[in-house]
Formats: sequence, structure tokens, C-alpha cells
Amino acid sequence: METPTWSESLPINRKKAIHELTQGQEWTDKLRQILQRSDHIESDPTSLDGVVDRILGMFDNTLSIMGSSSFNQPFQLPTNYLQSTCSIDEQKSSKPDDGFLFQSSYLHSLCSLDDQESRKFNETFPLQASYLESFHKSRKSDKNSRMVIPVKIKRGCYKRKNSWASTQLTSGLTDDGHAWRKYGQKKILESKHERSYYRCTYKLDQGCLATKQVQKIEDEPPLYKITYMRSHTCKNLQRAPQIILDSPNPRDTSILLNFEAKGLTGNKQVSSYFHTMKCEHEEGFPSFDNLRDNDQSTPSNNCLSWDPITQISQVPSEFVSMSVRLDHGVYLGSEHGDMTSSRAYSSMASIEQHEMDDMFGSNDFNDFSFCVL
DNA sequence: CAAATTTGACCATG
DNA sequence: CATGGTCAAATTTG
Repeated sequence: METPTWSESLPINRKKAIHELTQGQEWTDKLRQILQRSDHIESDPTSLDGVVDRILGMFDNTLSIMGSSSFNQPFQLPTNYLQSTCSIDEQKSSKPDDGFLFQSSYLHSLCSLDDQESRKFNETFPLQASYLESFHKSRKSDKNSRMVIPVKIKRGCYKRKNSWASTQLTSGLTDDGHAWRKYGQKKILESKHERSYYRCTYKLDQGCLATKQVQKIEDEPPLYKITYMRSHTCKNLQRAPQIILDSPNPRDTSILLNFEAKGLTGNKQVSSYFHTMKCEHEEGFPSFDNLRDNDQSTPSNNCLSWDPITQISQVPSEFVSMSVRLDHGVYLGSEHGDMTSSRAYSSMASIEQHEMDDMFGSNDFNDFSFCVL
């Protein structure tokens, strides 16, 4: 099995997200039609549940996709849309980062969409389209106007060098198998809840530099964003690289992997932490329906158990490791950490192009690929 | 009493 | 200079 290269996979994620949103629209429309025929509900109440399930599943899938690293990809919106303000002039001085849609440069690129792209954008993001329209008008009337538009402010949104991170969204705080020591808590701008900072308990003993951040991003239902940074180097958790992953169900096309890079390239340590990565076959992102249709009664493999409720592979106590060969000839070990989030939110591998560039240099990274045997 | 947590100060970054 | 990340002294917990 070979997955797409990084340069290909990010746009694919975006396409998937758009596809899910489009599907969500269609099924919401079906729901509206059902509601218009109230007698239908009385005769077949289960059909309504089915439609609602499908809609929720699509939004879950989209959230999962959006929870990946590709925050800087176009057509992507925050789940908690922020109503801070910033003038276009101020935005011009900002560099693209994890920010949201309305960066100045991005607005300008949106203004140059062709008719079909523009229509798609308007359908998918009506609220944002209305802001874009305002932006259009202000550009026509006064090129120097300081129109105020909703935007995530950029200040303080930097990423420290060498801080490869992977992000996971979970509805509960569960033991991820590592020993953590809390070392800080911080109020984060525009965030309702404070962010907690944890380091590996064995940092002093063994110099393990792994850290994680935990932040509650939603109350109801509770949703936490957990960001892992740097790999564990503590003796307690290291395993020799080996491949013991398998799909829990032969018919199931998705597995959850957790990569943790340990390799060296040149004189730079590859400390990226690929976490809870979802791999799929080409035919598409598996919907919740597909997952439900699968026979989950016989968890088949030698390592993973399959939770029919969470749809997530669980590894009770063992750490899964696998060896990944890069085209650059670098071997990356990996470990399994947390596979026990209580809902099927999981992030894609989270690493950005410029971070890859930092690790390997910017040459030919489009050739990056990995194999799961 | 040792380990873990809290919290204000300090540091690095953009 | 504002912000997020880390340090370390004070405090709490087991």
C-alpha cells in the first residue's frame, strides 16, 4: 500500500472536507423534505434518525479532516468562528500560519476565483461569501479603505522552530500511556479555556523532551485539543521498530496509525511526532455508514482491538511500533500512544511543508512517501 | 516528605 | 510589544 505524497495528500484532505460538506447539504435538504411531510415521520420515525445520523457523521468526518495540519489550506474554516477584528492593512503584515480564512492575501486570491469556483465557495461558506462580497465592494470604492472584517488576529500565532507537532481532538481526557508532569497553564487569547502544558515525567531522569498541550475547545459536547510535541526518548517507552499493525477487520479500509519519528538525517534530529494517523484506500474517505456496515463482531488481528462504539482501534497496553522508510533513505521509528479517545475524532498526521523543509531541506520533498507493509 | 500542581515571572518569537 | 511557552518558587496532595 502506498499513500499519496504529502503535496498530494493535503489538497485531497480539502477535497474530502468539501465533499463531506456538500453531502451534508444534500442530506440536510432531505431532512427538510422529510420534515415538510410530517405524516412520514409518524409512519417511519427511524428514517429521520438515519438521515440525522448521516448528517452528523458527515460533519464529524469534516471535523476530523479539519482537525488535521492543513489549517493553512484554502476553503478551511474554524469550528469556533472568531469575531475579532483587524484591518486589511494590519493583515498585510502578517505571514500565513495556522490562521483562518480572511488573511488579506487570501481574500485577494478569493477575488480572482472563476465563476464555478466562486459559486462553489458561496454555496459552501455563505457567511464567508458575504464578507468576501463586502471586501469586493470596498476594493472598488476605495483601495485604501481600512475595512474591518472578521479575522483571527495573527499576533502570537507563531510556531517555535523545531516544534513539530501533531494534534488530536478528543471528547475525553484519557490516559495515553505516557507519564506526564504538568508544568504550566496559560490563558490563551480568544480561547474560553486555559491551555495546560505537560512534559514527560522522565525529563530530568532521562532527558526526554516530549511535551503535550491540552486545551478544552468546546464545553458541550466536551472537546479537547491535544497537541503532542517532540518524541519520547525515555527508556520506559522505547521499543525496537517493528511492524505489528493490521486492520482490525479485513473489510475495513481504515486503520489508525501513530508515528513517532526518531531518526536522524544529517545532523538534525527528526523529532516529529506523527500521531494518530488515519490511512485509507483510494476510493475515498470511509463514511460512518461504511464503518457501521462492517462486521465488527470478530476483531481479527493479533494486536489491535476494535471498539464498535468509538470506531477506533485500541491498543490496551502495548505500544505499536513500525518502521517507515522515506525516499530519502531515512528510517523513522514510531510508537503508539493514545488510541483511546472516546469518539472517532482523530487527526491526520500533522506536519507542515516548512517543517519538512527544516528537517530535510526543501529539495524534492514532493517525493516523500511511506509504506505500510 | 517526596512528588505533583499551581501560578506569577521570565523568555523567545514575530 | 503582545503573546505563547517555560521556569521555578510556593503550595498542595498522597
